[in-house]
Amino acid sequence: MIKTTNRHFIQKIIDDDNRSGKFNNKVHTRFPPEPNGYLHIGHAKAICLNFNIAEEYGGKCNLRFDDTNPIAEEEEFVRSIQEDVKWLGYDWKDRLCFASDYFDQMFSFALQLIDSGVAFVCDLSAEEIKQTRGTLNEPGIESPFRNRSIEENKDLFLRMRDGEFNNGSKTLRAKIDMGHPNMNMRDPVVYRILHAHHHRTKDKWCVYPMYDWAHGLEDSIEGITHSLCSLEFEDHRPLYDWYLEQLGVYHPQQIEFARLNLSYTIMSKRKLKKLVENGLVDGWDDPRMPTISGFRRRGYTPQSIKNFMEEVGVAKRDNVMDVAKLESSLRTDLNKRSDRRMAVLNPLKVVITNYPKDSDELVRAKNNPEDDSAGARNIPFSREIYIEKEDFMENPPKKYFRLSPGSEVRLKFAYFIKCNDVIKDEYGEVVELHCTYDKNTKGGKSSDGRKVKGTLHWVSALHAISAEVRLYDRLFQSVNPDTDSDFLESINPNSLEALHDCKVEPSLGEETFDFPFQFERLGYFIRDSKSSKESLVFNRAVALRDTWKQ
RNA sequence: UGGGGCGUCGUCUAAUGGUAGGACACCGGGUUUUGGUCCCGGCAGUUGGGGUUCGAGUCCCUACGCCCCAGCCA
Repeated sequence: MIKTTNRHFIQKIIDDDNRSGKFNNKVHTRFPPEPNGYLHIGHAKAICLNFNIAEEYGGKCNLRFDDTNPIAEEEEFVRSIQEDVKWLGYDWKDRLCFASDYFDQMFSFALQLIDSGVAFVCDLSAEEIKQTRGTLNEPGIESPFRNRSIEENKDLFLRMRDGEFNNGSKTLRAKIDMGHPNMNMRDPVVYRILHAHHHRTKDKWCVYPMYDWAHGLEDSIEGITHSLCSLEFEDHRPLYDWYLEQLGVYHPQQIEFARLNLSYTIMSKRKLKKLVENGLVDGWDDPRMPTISGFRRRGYTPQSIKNFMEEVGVAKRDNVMDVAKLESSLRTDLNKRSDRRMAVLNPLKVVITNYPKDSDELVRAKNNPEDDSAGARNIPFSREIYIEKEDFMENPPKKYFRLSPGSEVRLKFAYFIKCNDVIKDEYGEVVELHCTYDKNTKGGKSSDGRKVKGTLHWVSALHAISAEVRLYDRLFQSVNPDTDSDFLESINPNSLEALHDCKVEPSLGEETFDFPFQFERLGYFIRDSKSSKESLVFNRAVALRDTWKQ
């Protein structure tokens, strides 16, 4: 199961650990989201990394909610996060963990810190702490409360817990080094007072642990071996290590890797939240959102995302992945697995004048040319059909393979047709075509060996179902909107194009389905989660590759 | 200018000190009942300068560039 080549640096570290027996050859990872928003594609990288590594080494991976800040966190997010991880295909089994379940333990560990004389209760305000922290170039100033007695610290800390003090009036701080070149080591806050309702512990606590204190303890309590996190935590590692060493408890290894960035995409939860709250998108799962739920609604498959993460790799340098690579990954997956259907987005009526009136027939259509086991279906054909507006041109350029006056094309799976008359409205707009068909070309093959260059998709006007089809473009026009001064400025005003008069083949109205189809020649589409029988809505996940240059 | 990281094709990512490879993108050509897929081919890279070595992307020195850190957020 374990590959021997092209191992990324984390796998190499684990291989080394297993050779030296550092963690008794165990591998236990965790995915530790804070439930303060929906998961996005960047989280998916962390999810895949952690769960895949556990699986590869025969270890385990916990899903752990890092719910140490009641102000930002909500139940809805713990629900959606579980749904998204599950959808990606990962199973945490019975290892659903919450940092809040360890609050009692964390509190006693804090008492232990106080007992060891390396933590103190500080009365400085947030502003005063900021003032005395120093700068990047100058050391900070020690708190006047730094040398309180252990007894006093203990008493005060207990009273903090018991609700005697107001928010912000006191903190518990670690006693490390106010002159430390690493800002994180300048007597960091361990606990703060927050009289707030927690979504799980309700009103039990009014003191809450800070990330650096909590996270290492969570890892330690759960027996995590390799604690994977992103690069910005690199200079938190000394503190992570310091806490665990002071306590003398089991000590996991933190390893940092570069988070995923996508071109033309924002990955900041804060900014995504702003899009939702300002109504710029249709919720967290808007198909244009880089959230996992957005990609799901857009028509992405879990497999395509996992394959993408495999290709992206794991390293330590900052990166911006080309979103085209994600799209390519989807196409590759769906080309092999999705059934084809006929749909016309911008219908142009074609009357086949030599086809019998009041008559119709069925033609046989392969569901997937890449997969014979997908079988075939029957599609109704009749005298009046719709083709795509852009598949006809009255005055075509040189290499136009589609329909034009006098030219012959194939209607896929049906017949060859030739265009004889162009009907226009009062504005000169083409509204209808009169064509003739060759009845000896049924199925799309000529009996005399003559060939046509163009093959068009179509639907029978008599049998077609109306639907709305939504085409999406990137939400942002800037390659890296996250680094722009104002990300809202580069919002693409044309990121959604809703087409209301589309005609789709009847089979698309019949079943309920949640897997994408390929609409012949157009791309991959999925029925929108809010679609109904009365108003059918399809989302285009991604267009087919188009190398035709007009 | 303190500390922590990172520099390989346009974008990602590989390479016990031994021919710099792959993917995406892009550009050609072939096949094709999707201008899709598939197949074949092409383009293109080690941040600069020194040093060690028979040999350096890899080791050493140096310069430069980029990212992160001064929340009682995570």
